[in-house]
Amino acid sequence: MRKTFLFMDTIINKVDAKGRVSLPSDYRAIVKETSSEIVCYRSLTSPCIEGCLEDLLDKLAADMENSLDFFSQEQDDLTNLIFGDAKRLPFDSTGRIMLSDKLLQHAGITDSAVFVGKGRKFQIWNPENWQAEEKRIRAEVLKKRPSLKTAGEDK
Amino acid sequence: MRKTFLFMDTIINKVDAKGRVSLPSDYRAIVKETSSEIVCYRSLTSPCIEGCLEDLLDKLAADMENSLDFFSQEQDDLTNLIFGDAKRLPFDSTGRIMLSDKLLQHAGITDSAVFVGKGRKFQIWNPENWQAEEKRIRAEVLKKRPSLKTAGEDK
DNA sequence: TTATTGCTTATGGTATAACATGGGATTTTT
DNA sequence: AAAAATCCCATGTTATACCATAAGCAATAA
Repeated sequence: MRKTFLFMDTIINKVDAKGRVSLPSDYRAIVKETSSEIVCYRSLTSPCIEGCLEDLLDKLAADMENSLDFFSQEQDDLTNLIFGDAKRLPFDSTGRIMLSDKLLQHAGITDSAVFVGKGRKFQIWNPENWQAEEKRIRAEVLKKRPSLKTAGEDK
Repeated sequence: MRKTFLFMDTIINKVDAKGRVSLPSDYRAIVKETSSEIVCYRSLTSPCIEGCLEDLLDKLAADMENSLDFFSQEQDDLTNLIFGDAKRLPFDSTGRIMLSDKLLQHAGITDSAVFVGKGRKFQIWNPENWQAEEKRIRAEVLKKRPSLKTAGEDK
């Protein structure tokens, strides 16, 4: 039995006319082993779909109950936004999930989708958009690399 | 058997002349699996109906017994209001609950209603009102994004 | 290396079950 | 008796389960 459950790698799969996509088999294995369920929602910051295990959202719900008081406005707003958008996406016997039009539109996905691992979470992108985004991120990281080095060297 | 029970997603359903609405099937599944019961009451802060499992109200009641200073007098009053207003709403064999005129009027609901997941709770809105509310929340939350990060949503 | 075999995964298509919803019948309340 | 709530049946729609084929991958044998 494995100790850690991380969404990794970048996998491109077809999306059929009904919005069905194969969840990458590695991802499915995680869902099975954790006895949890995939939950997806529109990213707040990027034109992509974001996904995670239901366990993670459950933890979030518990954290919010503890840190913010029961009737606070802030808690109200956050829970509406996050849970109002999220949806459990169980996969069928062949390993496919169904993406709603709302999700597909937000990410601009039509006939194929890219799964990008993010550790505890993952993202689903339109292939072209992801290509551009990856380029942007790589450039960003390269720019910062010197300072990263410096930070590590002078302790 | 599932580990987590979260009300999620945003579902719009028709309300017929008798005040009957289909409870979204995901919500019904939670009720069945927890052997609990849906409880609804008028939101104290918004023009909407709020609902949760009876279990949650029970936890609220227990918390109040156990901690003297956890809740202020004001919050104590609020819980009184909730318990005074709350009502169990069983659903029939086709999965519908009946919303009273009192609840419908408070939310301004006539012929259709939107269920909005909130994790441990959910809300029922008039569709137009919800659309406006969602817009408000998105703007609000994006302004406060740092605190969103703290809550664990964005790594 | 190349070919062969078998296994897992991806994908297309179809049948089936579940759901939302309208309408009516029966029961309970007042 | 009238009104309201509850139950039951019927239907169109949609999502889900299932089956079949195709495509990738790995291990093994030639």
